[in-house]
Amino acid sequence: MSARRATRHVSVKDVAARSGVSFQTTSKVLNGGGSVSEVTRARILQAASDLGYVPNLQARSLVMQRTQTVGVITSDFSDHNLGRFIVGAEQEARRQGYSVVMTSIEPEGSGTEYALPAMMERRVDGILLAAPQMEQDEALAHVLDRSLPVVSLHDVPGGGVSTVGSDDELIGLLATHHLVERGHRAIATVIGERGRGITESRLRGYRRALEDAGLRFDAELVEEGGWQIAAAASATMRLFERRGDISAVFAQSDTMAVGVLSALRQLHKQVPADCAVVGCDDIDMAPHTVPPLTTIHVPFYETGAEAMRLLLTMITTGSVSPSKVVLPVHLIVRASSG
Amino acid sequence: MSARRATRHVSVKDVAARSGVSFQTTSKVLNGGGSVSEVTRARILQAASDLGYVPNLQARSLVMQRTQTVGVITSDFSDHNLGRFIVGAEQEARRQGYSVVMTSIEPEGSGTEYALPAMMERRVDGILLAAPQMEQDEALAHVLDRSLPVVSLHDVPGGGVSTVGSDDELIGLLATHHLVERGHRAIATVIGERGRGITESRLRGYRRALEDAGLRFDAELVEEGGWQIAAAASATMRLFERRGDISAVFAQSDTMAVGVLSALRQLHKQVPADCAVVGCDDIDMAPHTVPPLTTIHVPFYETGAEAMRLLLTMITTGSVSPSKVVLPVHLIVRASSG
DNA sequence: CTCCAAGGGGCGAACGTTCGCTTCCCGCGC
DNA sequence: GCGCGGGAAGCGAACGTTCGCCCCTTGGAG
Repeated sequence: MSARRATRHVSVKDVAARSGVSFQTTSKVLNGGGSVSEVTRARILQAASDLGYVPNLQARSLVMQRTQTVGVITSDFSDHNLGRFIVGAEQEARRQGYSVVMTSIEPEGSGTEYALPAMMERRVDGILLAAPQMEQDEALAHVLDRSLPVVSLHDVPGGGVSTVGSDDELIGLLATHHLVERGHRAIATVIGERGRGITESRLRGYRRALEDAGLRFDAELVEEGGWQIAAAASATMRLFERRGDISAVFAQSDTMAVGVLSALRQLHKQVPADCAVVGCDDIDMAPHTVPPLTTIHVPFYETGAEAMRLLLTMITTGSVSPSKVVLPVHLIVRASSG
Repeated sequence: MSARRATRHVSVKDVAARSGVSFQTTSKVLNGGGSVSEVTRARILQAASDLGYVPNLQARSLVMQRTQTVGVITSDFSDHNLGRFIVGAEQEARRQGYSVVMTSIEPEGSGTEYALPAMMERRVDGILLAAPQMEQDEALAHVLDRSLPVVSLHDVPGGGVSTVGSDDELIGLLATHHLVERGHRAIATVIGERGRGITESRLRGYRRALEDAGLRFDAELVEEGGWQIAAAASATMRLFERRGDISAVFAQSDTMAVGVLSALRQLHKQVPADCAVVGCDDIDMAPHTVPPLTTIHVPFYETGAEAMRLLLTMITTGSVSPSKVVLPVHLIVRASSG
């Protein structure tokens, strides 16, 4: 019944035996190196292909002391933006001949206890961090001690880690400034989870845009929407209960903007006539909401690719000095802002 | 400058040296096995933790002949549904102590040449296939020859591969039947890419529902929307140019349903008064479209988890007989169908 | 004819584990 | 007093590579 292990994997020794040379010579040929006569080389190559030889990366890693593998630690990437990011990262890794072992940590953040050890045991050559909820995680210091190259999508407590991303304050600024320019005075904002770097940065941008325009920042106009559609909708409700005069809303993500639109509909407010809405991220759905959503485009795919590129550079050059790459964003005006 | 390799990794030998025993005894202790006195055991454990010992899975795999790693081959998983699937699979793998190495093949499908060899070189214990565009890929036969356990989200040409998923014909049937029941006669459908298993199955369901109700299947009412919002929108346009009497549309995915809704809005058709819409998949956005979308719920996360569970069972038991798991779906009625 | 260089190939070791045996020592029973 | 059993620990080998070094065989130059 369970007598598997059907086809024994063929090793260099098998290939060597079939071509009548030592396995070390076989290894030389298969790696393109060494001085081996053309005829022998051909014979070996032939034998390898006859036998269907597939090199064993485990063994190679053992002696080479690197695995050609990077770890990606992420939170739930069924989130569209994170998904784009990871796809970008993975494809870049592949392009450079690296594999990616991925682990998505649970919302509760039990991730550290599992994810990090798992990567260390697998001796990944570097780690890409895309898990906002680990922002505060002290266990990362441990990784840094081991001087493993790490690139992150967000800031890391101890510092010393390279980051790649867009300027979140600028995002908040652009979005809010656009509304100010359209003549809005009472501009509310639905923000993400309080305390997160991204939330606070985008909020700072919002605030700066107001102050640049001589408007007063008013905490009453800020409401937490927790990145979820439904939560953003009820945040919007709370805002309008408090202040009937709101004429524009900046949502800190397009997903939340959908919730905002949903709430406004329930309140029988016309968008943008009664209330304008601006989101950010530019998800696929953005052009197809009702009305189409004005937003800030954030290049997630490119960010992922760039982050991986940076990580691989760190790995191959052995450079460990942290850097910071900022990718450009831009405003996309659609109907929701009039 | 590039003088890295700062902290040499500590091995069992280091731990052994520090605790004054042979490294083999150390190995025994670290794996919980063997007969070792309490005092020695404690000493070794202490040394291991002092030194920060992290076992090397590469080396272990080499001798154990299994890697505790599964490969996931997928198409672009920034697609929300695929994302959910993968997250489900990854989390189940983790629960059972397996790691996941993931590769997303490019749309053009150059994937096979890279993805498969990469997994084989890494000696994954099994492969999870979630790449609809590889449905027709013959190279998979190769994998099967090697008798590597494989579980797929879709059917594979040679057969002999276990699949996990929902009954797509039933999905089409439920959605269409719902519209029939609401009294619609001219029911159009916007379908995915022609020739794909999922497309044809859901179409078959659509057709059966019509015929069950004594309605004639009419090719004129079928239009290809290629899974994209925009493409689905223009498909809808084409449908209405051809047939003004359409009173309901079944979209083969919620994403396409968004496109359908968008097109109907452009045509100044009220939903559901002038035209009802039903989608399927039940994406997060579904309750928040305008109007909220009636859809068939498909349990992607669960499908992923179940697929991984099946794969791991195959791996651990060595069983290789292909099976087929079907997960239930159900209709969720919202405003878009009246 | 001798010497040397260089091309072609082999050998041993190492990477970090696990596993099956063997060895040692101690205490106990006959 | 002798032998035996069993617990504790060590030893050697193997997994599949890569790498540095050595050895042999040519052939051409001095």
